[in-house]
Amino acid sequence: MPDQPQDSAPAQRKNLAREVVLTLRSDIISGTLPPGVALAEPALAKKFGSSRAPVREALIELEREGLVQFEATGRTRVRTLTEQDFDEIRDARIALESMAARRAAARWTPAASEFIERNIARQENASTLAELSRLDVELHEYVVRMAANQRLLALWQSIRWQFEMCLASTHRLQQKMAFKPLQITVSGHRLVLAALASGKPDVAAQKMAAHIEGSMEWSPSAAGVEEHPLERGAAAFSHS
Amino acid sequence: MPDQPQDSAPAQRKNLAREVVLTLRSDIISGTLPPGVALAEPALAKKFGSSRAPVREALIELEREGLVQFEATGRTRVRTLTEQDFDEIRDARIALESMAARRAAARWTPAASEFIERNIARQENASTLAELSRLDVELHEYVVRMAANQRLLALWQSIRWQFEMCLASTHRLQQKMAFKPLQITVSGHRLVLAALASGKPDVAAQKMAAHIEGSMEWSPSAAGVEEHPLERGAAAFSHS
DNA sequence: TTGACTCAAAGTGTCGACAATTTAAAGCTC
DNA sequence: GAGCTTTAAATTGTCGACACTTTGAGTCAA
Repeated sequence: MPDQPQDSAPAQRKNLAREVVLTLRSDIISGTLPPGVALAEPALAKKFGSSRAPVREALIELEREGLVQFEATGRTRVRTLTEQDFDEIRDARIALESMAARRAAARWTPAASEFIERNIARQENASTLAELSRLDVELHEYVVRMAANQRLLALWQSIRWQFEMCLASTHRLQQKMAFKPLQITVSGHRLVLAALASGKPDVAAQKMAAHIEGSMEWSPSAAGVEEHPLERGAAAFSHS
Repeated sequence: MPDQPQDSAPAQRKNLAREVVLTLRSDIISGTLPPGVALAEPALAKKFGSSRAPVREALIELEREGLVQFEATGRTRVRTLTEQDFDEIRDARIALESMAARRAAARWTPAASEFIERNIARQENASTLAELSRLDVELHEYVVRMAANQRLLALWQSIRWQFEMCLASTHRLQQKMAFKPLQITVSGHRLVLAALASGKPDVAAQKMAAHIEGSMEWSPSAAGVEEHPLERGAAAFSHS
């Protein structure tokens, strides 16, 4: 494990709320909790064997991450991502990550290149979509960390889970498309790495932007799948 | 008031916590609550005549906005901004706002130009630093809203108060510098407006980036003021 | 069958309380 | 007086409770 350049955990309060966040986040991204499902505090508290206080804080955190949505009445639901949401997340990623690449290029190291190369190699040998996604996110996070900007990292992390939700959701819809679009991704990674290693900030930023643009091109619209809600908001869901 | 293109308040839960956030935020930015001061929940609850629950939620929100910091022990303090923080915020703004300008340029309207022009005119007639700052932030927020991207807007808003904290803090330190650096800002605004109105995304993005870079150039370091903490963390402060 | 109305069940916002932990002061030794 | 130890105050994390609001099923009239 080479130099993870920036650690991001300056704040770490409570403990129980943290566990609730982790579990719910995982359930939402995996689709166990489908979009549109209501998340009632008493039910969740019972499920986690806690009181409502930690659950409440967890929901606030998940709202901040864009995974759930507060309604005006106060009720909380798993967020439904539309095609427009998909585009918005893409643009936000481009904004943050191309700046990250710009700064990262200026302080790039051989160790960083090595890390990215190993990551790409593992991507080429990946056997499942899930594994591929995990590696892809890992790579991008590494670049953002290399920018050594806590704000940039925090902003990126705050949309990270929405992005992963998009990814997972799309995967579930397009098993048929399989790996094809992801090969494009892998070749794009090589271009980005070359730009980073060359130490040219402008080029790195431009390549990163182009790469994200391309890798998120195969959106539901491009694939001709659903229209508005990425997945039909599953009304049928019973917790506990 | 022309088309405020994007409204950003889809979620709006609690009410008491909201009031606490507003008051504390204002006190922190104005310097009434100086950097480093500890914010204890019981004392704040007493001050606001509420229980700890709303205060707690408010502190979480302020942490998210970067105005306060949680320590590992759980204690909360008003955040101390360093020179590096200043640079980080600048870069984050450049990332978000140049993308915003790029998208805004594509959907620019005469009404938008009119709004910005009125804003610039008011800036030229502004008589206080505070007023000038307020107008400057208003202008930039308008551009971000014109991008019609909820994520971009949310990300921008999440660092907005840190930026205002920088501004206010710097103003308090450099009353002497007065308006000079802000004239640069005003002329930069005209360039940005021209690019936006021309409808060329690349140019708009580039001009916005250059403008922010320039307007945040007059940092404490450039002015040769303090080194690390932007302001000496005032240890002397008694609440209530 | 449809539609408005009623009313109980459920949910949120807020509160005060308690144990565990941390902080800061008082006390003691040298 | 300086430094370490003890002790009391303060603070956090979590809990259960209550009032008020929303939701939704069931009822009744048309």
